[in-house]
Amino acid sequence: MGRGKIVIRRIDNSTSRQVTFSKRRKGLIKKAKELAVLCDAELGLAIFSSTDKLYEFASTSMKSVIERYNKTKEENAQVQNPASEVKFWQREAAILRQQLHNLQESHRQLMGEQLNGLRVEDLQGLENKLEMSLQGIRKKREHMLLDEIQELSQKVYGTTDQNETAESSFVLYGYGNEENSHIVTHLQLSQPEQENYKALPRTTK
Amino acid sequence: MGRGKIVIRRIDNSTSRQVTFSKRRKGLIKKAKELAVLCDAELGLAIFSSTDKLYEFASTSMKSVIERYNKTKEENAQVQNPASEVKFWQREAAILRQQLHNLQESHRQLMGEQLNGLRVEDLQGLENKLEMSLQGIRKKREHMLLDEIQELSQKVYGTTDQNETAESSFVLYGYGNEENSHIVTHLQLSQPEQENYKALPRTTK
DNA sequence: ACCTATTGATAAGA
DNA sequence: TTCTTATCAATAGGT
Repeated sequence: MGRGKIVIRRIDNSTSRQVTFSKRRKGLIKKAKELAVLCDAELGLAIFSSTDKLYEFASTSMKSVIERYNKTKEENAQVQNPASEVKFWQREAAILRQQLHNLQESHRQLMGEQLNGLRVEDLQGLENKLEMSLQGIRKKREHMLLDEIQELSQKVYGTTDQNETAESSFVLYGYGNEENSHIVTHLQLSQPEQENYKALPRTTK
Repeated sequence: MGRGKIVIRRIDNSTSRQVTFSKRRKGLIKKAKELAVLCDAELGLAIFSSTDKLYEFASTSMKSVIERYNKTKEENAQVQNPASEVKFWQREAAILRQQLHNLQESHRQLMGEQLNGLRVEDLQGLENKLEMSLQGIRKKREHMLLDEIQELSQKVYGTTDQNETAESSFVLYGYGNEENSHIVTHLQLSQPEQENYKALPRTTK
């Protein structure tokens, strides 16, 4: 993928090797990230340069990946020794993960994603839920607006004339405007989107 | 790099997701190998599919990479120390619980509950989200209905004349009518598969 | 699993 | 290290 084809073997020239390392490391981490996102996978990647610098990426956290890796490996090898407390917490985490997963699926469906498994009736049910919810939310918001109007009206006129103040309140809040998604926006809890591109000096020489 | 551009976000369709996972995993591991060879680097890569299967590559050995990683990170000895392992899982559980809690709160707000902490702008944002979601769901459902109509039409008339069959189907389904909620409305959003919403046994002595 | 039109990654050079 | 660009490689969508 460049001006010419290359053979995959150690690059002798140290400078070129360093340059290629930078470029390909970046590409590799990008692709690792994409794989994790696209395919909902958990992965960890650790790279040591020939000069002993560490570069890493993990979709969740490297610690979690290593733990999971070790755990997966242990299962094949042997039965764990009865460290029951550890087992308890592992089960606890597994249960919580399952719950999270279920909730995330529901959430995606509520947001109109991942609808392919559903039947027409299910979609109808979703629509009804959302519509009911919307109704409630609109009511609540209108109520809040009216309260605010009243409050302002009191301050300004010392009266409760609502017709007069309605307009100004609408302007004040940008009614009908849609740049207010901040609440629901940070629901991507499972993957904090951290990129650990730091380079750490190796401790042991 | 394909027939079309794609956005990097979780692939909805599970089959496509698996296919993409296979392809990209292979590509990622190939590139990891190349980087290790070309640049004389040591690296380890562990990937867990969404179905919990482990795929790994290490230029030397995973054990070596993890040890080197841990040493570099200068962190407390990975496992083996039961106390620290318990701590790790406790932290893990705490993090998951927090995520669950946040998601649950969002979920309730999406369902129009627990709105009291929100500002008018937040409510507006919620409304917008729900409206967009509804739009998508309606589109999807209509599409499914049209597909069904076409299928039925084929069976009945052995033809694909859509104008003819559309009318009868509208009657059949009461399309555009509001009184169809009785057909459906039993979608258990929150519990897709099994119910894991039970209280957890608070053990530990 | 295989096929290719396209997009994406990157080798070389500045 | 970063940018540019010509080329090669990976892969999305389809079979």
